[in-house]
Amino acid sequence: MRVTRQQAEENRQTVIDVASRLFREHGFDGIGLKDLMAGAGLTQGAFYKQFESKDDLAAQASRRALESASGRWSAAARSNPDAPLAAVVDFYLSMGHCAEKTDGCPVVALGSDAARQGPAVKAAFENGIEEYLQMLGPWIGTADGDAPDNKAMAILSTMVGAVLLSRAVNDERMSERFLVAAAESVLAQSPVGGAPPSRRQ
Amino acid sequence: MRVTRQQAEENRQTVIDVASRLFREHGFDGIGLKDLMAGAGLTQGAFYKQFESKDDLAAQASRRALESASGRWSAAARSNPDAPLAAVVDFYLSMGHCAEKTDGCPVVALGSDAARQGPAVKAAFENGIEEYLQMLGPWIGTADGDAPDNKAMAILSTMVGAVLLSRAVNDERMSERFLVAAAESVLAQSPVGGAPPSRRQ
DNA sequence: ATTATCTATAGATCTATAGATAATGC
DNA sequence: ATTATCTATAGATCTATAGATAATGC
Repeated sequence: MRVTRQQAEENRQTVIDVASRLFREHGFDGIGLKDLMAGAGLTQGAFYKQFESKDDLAAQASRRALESASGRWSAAARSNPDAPLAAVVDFYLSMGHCAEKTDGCPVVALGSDAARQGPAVKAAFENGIEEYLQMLGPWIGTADGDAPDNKAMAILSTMVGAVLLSRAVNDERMSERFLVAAAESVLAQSPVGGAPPSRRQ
Repeated sequence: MRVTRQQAEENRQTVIDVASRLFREHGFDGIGLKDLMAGAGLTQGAFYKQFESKDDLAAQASRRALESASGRWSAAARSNPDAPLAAVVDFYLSMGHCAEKTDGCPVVALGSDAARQGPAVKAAFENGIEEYLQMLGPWIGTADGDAPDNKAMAILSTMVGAVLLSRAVNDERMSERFLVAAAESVLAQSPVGGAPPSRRQ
């Protein structure tokens, strides 16, 4: 029954990965330890040798989810170096992202839940949000004298809010209109979709 | 033990009111029927004579919460008829609103949860969101040729997203910066804070 | 000898139902 | 007679712990 240390560590990582997805899908209170462990091919009994509590896993899974989300942003940005903001907006404010709760942005999928959690979970969100902002900063024009931090925060708010709203309604056309309206607004607030300064019109 | 029909109806309304608050505070999955009924001074056994299921109550409580939220918006707007948008922004994007999860905007408090619920809950959110948009529309300038619907949707996204983000982090200064940045962005997108056309500069 | 995982279980809580009770409404 | 609420309970599920097991690691 005992496995190698390496295998045990791999199992731990798998549990965190699975949890980062299942928490996004069902909420922190919407899925139990049995199902979380089963998703990693383990039984519930193995849980407490690897994690202190469900809250502990929630914090680690939140960190993992936000790291994954940051990775998707930078991948999108790399895919279109001339207009990184436009590339991120294109995927973030898409019906595809709206539909994939499990792998999508954890701020949208778990933001309301995070507000009810303890400091460890909130720290994970705070760090992830800070990373979002640090990516947004350089993509945003500062020509109009507004502080870049403020602008990045407003743009992130618009993006997060639009996907949250688009997921809270039944009407698919309304969902899409939120995404389109937000994309339009975000891009209008930035010169040429986040092009680097040398190419700014 | 039996009470008058009127008293029974009042009890029903109290349960919905209490649920609209406790769901916002703890999430749909974070509070049980026993505590919801106790909040109305009743026991769990009385629940199923008044509601079909917990989901049924979730839908009715969502409707109630969103009606209450719309009421607060129109009250704020009435308090400053010359700049209704500014008045709404002033309370919505405040640290006070950020702190009062229980009575605050249900889209922020339950948006992530609503995405996991059935059509009845989502219908309640859709109607409430539609009301928000219909209030925002006339307060927003259309001088720059953008469709007013789009603009209202982008502004609502910014407001909802900012409060969601500000509640998901530990750092209070960061919370406040999200609110300030969003307020600045929203008001910059509208002439004189939502003044009626006759007074627009 | 240590330990990662397993089965089993404690004790609490959850949604929903059943039957008793006592007051209303006819 | 009807019924709104109560107490009690069924049956499932939840988090967390205990002890057994079998393989690792020294």
